[in-house]
Amino acid sequence: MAKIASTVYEQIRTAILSGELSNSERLVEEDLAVSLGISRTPVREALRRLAAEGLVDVSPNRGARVAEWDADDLREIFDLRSILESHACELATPRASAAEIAFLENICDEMEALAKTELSSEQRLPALAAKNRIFHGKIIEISNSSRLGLLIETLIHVPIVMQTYKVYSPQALERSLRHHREIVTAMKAGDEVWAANVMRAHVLAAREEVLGRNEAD
Amino acid sequence: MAKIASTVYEQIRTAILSGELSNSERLVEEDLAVSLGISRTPVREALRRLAAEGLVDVSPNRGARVAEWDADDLREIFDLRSILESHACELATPRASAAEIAFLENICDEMEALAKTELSSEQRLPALAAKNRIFHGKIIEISNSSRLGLLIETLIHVPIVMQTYKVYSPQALERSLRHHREIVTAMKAGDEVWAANVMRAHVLAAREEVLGRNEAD
DNA sequence: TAGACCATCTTTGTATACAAATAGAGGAAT
DNA sequence: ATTCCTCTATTTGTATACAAAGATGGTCTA
Repeated sequence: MAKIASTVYEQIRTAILSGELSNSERLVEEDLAVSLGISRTPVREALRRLAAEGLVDVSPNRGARVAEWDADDLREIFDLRSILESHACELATPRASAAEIAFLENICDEMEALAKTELSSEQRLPALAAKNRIFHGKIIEISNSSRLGLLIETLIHVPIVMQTYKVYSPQALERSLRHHREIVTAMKAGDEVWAANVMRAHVLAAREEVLGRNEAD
Repeated sequence: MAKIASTVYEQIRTAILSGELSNSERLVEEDLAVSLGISRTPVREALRRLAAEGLVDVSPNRGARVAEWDADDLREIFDLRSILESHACELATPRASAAEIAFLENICDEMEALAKTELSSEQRLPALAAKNRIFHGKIIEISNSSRLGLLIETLIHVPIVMQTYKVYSPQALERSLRHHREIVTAMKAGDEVWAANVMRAHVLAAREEVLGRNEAD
């Protein structure tokens, strides 16, 4: 994709994922274009691309809105993630090099250290969420299945999923980090079934956290 | 998507899936536009959409080509299909109504009847392939997970996958039909693990057929 | 006052025009 | 002959203009 179109794509996408744009907000091509100082053409292209990824809904002749997700969507998303990410573990385990295992262990160290600091939640949680994404992403990368990575990406690029850690209780966070550690241990031991099982439990636990918190609202 | 853009999208897509366009053929916006008697704008939109679905590759400033798939891609695709479609079986089994089971049994009957006719391969195989797609699609529909359906769709909308039956030997075809029958039996019995296992074996068997034939070339 | 209908205004869909980037051919230098 | 360069032709990327479809608001009628 070209320069301007891909830039505006990133901008709108980031705004949606961060929750800055939401509530099925209308995305009017002309408005976006003038506010960015460009023409409608690249804006339109960006919106269609976001639509293909499921981040916006477009109806013919009626324009684009930021997509919405309900509890059923989240159930589906986390179920599929649990299946696909555990498969990624299965594929990654026999392929992981010592350096890659060390990389994962290092992320575990960093996350555990972060969890113990006295920083405020506002500083700590985004940092933890970022490292969490790197952890999961690394396993997918080691699995060496580009399509698997793409499928998972379409599932996790949803505001609520991206902000999972924001709803975590201290207990849930601690359990999450224990899961990470156990996954790496299983991979290091070359036990792909173990690794896959823990990953499945890990993602399903996240599902319960997110759904529980959301239904409480 | 609008009238013209979605029409040209369907046209190009069908041409790619049928194998009519292939060999990483270049897709020049202007050429497509004049041959269809329209402007570049909707052509461009259709191409970007096809790119998002993975049917065409686009590089910035260098245009679009029909995508290509090698043996590794096919391995990946069938592996993921085996996981996702067996999950669909798992979800579908407890949900399937008597009418839906009857529908699936009916497709099994029709496919078995078709396999026995004395029609030439050129007539029989496309008909079998169409019914096969309906069979798999129905199970996904019963599973009631729209995202799962979308993920599988992106995997199977690949020329070689769509034309799987064309490379089937009579033995492979027979085994495929037996699998279908067993899947329905398992679903009818409410045994989701059985159904899922057969589906996994079914898809992996297809993988072997397709890969074997392709490597023989 | 409620509801339907019409005019208008906004917004999307498509066409065309222009700018920028890339590919390819031809020629010059070594 | 080979390599590098430049110039041109082709093709993509963006802007603008126009057409068509929806939304909106007000008025008229019952």
